[in-house]
Amino acid sequence: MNALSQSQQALFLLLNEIGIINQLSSARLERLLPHGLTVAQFGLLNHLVRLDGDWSPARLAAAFQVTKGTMTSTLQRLEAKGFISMRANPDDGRAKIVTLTEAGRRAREAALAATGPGLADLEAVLSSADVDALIPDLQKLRIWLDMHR
Amino acid sequence: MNALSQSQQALFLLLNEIGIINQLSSARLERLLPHGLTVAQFGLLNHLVRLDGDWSPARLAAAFQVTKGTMTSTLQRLEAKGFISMRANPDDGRAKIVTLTEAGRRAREAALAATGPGLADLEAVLSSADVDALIPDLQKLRIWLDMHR
DNA sequence: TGACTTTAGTTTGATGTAGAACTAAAAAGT
DNA sequence: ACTTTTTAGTTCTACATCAAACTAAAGTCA
Repeated sequence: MNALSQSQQALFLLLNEIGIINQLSSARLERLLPHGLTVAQFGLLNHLVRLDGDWSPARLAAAFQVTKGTMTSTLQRLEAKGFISMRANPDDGRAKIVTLTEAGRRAREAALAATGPGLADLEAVLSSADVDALIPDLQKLRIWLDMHR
Repeated sequence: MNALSQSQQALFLLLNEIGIINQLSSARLERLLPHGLTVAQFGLLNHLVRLDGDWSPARLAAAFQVTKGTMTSTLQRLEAKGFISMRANPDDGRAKIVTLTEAGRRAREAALAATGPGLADLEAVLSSADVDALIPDLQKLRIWLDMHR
């Protein structure tokens, strides 16, 4: 019947907490973001600012661990907003090259400024030390899930 | 410019890890679930089995921390599969009463049996002790987010 | 009692997501 | 060289989700 071991139940609970936190924190972040940016779009802008260079949609999909279809969709929405541009890769007829525009860079700056205070509030509950303590185990879990999918 | 304190960066990283884990673990779970059940639907069946009694869509939405619209959608899909039934509440013309069907109970048992092994695999990376150590801080975070939305 | 407010539920539109089917181009194998 | 396989991207379908607009039924209050 109810054939879940205690450790399985704990895992279920953990994944459940993670699901709810993800939902609530994304909603919270999204309410703060300007230009109707979503968390996915903001993440992509951040990525392009921090890791300069040429990024193809395929590399981005791998970096964010989403399917190519998902990345196509997010890139199209950012392009519609004028925050990125895409051109064909002259060396590879299949590929495209994604570039951050100036407007995209400014939008990312504005988004960062807008979300900072909301994050500061969060520090009231979870100290920097708490966060640092959580991350290694979560990374272990994430890496395993990524390798075994 | 890059005006994020170190602790804010750590928080971003934490939320990012949580987002990816949620994504990957949900996808993993869903591949194992029978009857085309989704994680949301499975969660609802589990809830109804464990916490017997009368549940209105509104109470369920509050319990799962989703909007009423989301709950309407999930309930409709479960009803279409024959796993729950809904009837009007005779004492309140606005409300409905959600009931688990026998087929729903069986589907939940099957789902539990199908996902058990997949969870057992996970224990290889994250021991029961690791999980128990993670949960309190995550709960703290979840509760705060829930209260401040 | 009559007006205002709150609550329950549905619907619609936008977004992110997976997965599968599909096209086109490059790479590998023979 | 020719065939086969892999890779890059898009499109389509189904689902979860939120937010906002909407209807109907209670509840409140003056």
